[in-house]
Amino acid sequence: MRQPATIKDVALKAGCGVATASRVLNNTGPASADMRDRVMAAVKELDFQFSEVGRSLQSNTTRTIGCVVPSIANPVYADAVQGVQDVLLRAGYQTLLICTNYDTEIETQAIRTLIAKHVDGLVLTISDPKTSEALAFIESRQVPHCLLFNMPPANHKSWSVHDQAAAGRVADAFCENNHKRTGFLALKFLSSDRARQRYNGFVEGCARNGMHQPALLEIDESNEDLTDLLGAFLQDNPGITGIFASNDFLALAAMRSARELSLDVPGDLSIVGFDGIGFGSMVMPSLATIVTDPRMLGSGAG
Amino acid sequence: MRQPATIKDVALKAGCGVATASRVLNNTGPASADMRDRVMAAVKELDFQFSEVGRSLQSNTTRTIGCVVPSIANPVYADAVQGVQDVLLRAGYQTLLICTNYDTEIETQAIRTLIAKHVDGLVLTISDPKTSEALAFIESRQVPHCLLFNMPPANHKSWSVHDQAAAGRVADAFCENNHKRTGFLALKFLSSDRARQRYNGFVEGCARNGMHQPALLEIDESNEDLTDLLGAFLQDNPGITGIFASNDFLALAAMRSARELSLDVPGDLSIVGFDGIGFGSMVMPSLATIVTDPRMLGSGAG
DNA sequence: TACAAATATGGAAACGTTTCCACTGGGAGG
DNA sequence: CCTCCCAGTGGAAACGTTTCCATATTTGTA
Repeated sequence: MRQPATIKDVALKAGCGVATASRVLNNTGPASADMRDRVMAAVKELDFQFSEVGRSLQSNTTRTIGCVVPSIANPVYADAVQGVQDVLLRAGYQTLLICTNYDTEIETQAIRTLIAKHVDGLVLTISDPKTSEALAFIESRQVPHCLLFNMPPANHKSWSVHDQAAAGRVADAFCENNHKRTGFLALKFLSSDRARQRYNGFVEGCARNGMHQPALLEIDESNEDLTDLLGAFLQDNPGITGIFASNDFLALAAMRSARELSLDVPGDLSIVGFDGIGFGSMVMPSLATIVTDPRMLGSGAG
Repeated sequence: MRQPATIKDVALKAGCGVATASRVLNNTGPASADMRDRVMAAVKELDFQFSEVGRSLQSNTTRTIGCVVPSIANPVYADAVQGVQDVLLRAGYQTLLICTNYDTEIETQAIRTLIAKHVDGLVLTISDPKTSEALAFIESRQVPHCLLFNMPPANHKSWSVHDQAAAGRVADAFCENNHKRTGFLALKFLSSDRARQRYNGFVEGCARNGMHQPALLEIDESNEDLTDLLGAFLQDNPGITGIFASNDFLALAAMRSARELSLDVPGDLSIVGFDGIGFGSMVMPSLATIVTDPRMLGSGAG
């Protein structure tokens, strides 16, 4: 990479000191019209552009914010990141994105690196705010930050959905439609406080409505064989007429599996998702709670 | 934000010069065991972490690469970005992401800023490689880069799909199924060379198979009223039995609209998409050409 | 006319690193 | 005993900025 022109080159070509060149280019402090022209001409000629690195070192600011989410393949996070990015870009910030793939190790490491890079702030969806050592580190370094989708522990900002309450509403809806036995479908149950919140809310809601405690179907990684798992699950837990999936992705997968098992949805089995992703409306009617995060998060970060 | 410890603080506490501290921490050059211990102790005590900014200034390297895509809401790009990110993270790089929302202005601006930030490389999906001034700028600055989804002009690297050939195959498939009149559905036709490539390939394929020239339905932004547009389109162009949408997103939207128009898919109307996004398989059978970019792109960037 | 104030300008320090170089000792080889 | 070499160490320059301060020039005012 050819080394680009520095402000010294500009000053040299314009025949002035670097201080003057800096003042002209930043419109800070006085400068004669003549000098202004000379500097501008030099800039044009050298195709000069500031090095943000030098600037950052001096100003202790990077105009960059870090964004940590589990995975961008999930449209929920993709939309959220897009929302964050839109607002920040408009405000002159850029977004350093890291996807952790739900791996706490990567999460912690990523956050440390981001802080080492002197990001001006952080927007994060982490696996568990209560136990995260990264979060403690952020606090000790007093880096401005905002959680996203996480229920905030004391003195943290967050934009999130009240998972527990919303899941309770799902239970209410099941009850209104005369469902008695239900199931809860979750992926990576342990590594996500969101899934747990939703499960807790659902269990509580079922109890409140006098329904049976929902059976739990927890799957790992591979949703390849969900059809088999679902079949076995329904066989082990007879009488289930409704399934609440912890997100829309799973709900759609479950619908497909149900279809493969020759079950009518929602005739034989009702399936409810969570998130309200765009694709949900393109398929057979799929219930969903809608999350409006992107814009909201944006203002939060701003 | 409390100002963090610098290497000077470490050196001071360990009772040595900064040069020695730097050597110890980077395992470069000799150091006595005693000194090593003292430095390490100081680091632990001060919770010291290198400032990547100072480092970057010195080494002229940032271990950051810029990634520019139109929108991350589209699963195709989301997957691609994820792929890029995975590989780069493993290689110790971080990803500065910018979504241009198909806006050339933002695209150009974004690339300039990324270069000002001294990214070590760029991965980009731009609107038109032939006319992009940003691309010219990248070249003049000799920044390592790799295109993504763009057909590469001379002497550029790129990971992309041969849109034109693939679209030709769609025409072949239509012909094999006795379709005579077809339509092509595109969003933002003008701002994407991908859509144009696909259209050209499709037109060519139809001609090769002795079919009628496909009618073009081009929509703007709002796919809200796609149903009306589709209805009008089919009325204006009677006899159409197959529609090729320039991406899966549109194909799914078209399927929904067709259903609202009481058309049977694929009985009355065949719809073909492009990309092979995950959701495609969760709905009624939707044809798709699969793009395997993420991993490939990763190696390209590496 | 003289002096204060305002305007232009450049030198140099500072930001946090790495790295070149010079300086110490001490052990090995003659 | 003298020399040479090498391990261990620290001072200082360099990277590209901004900003404080001092200086030189002009303008305004009494």
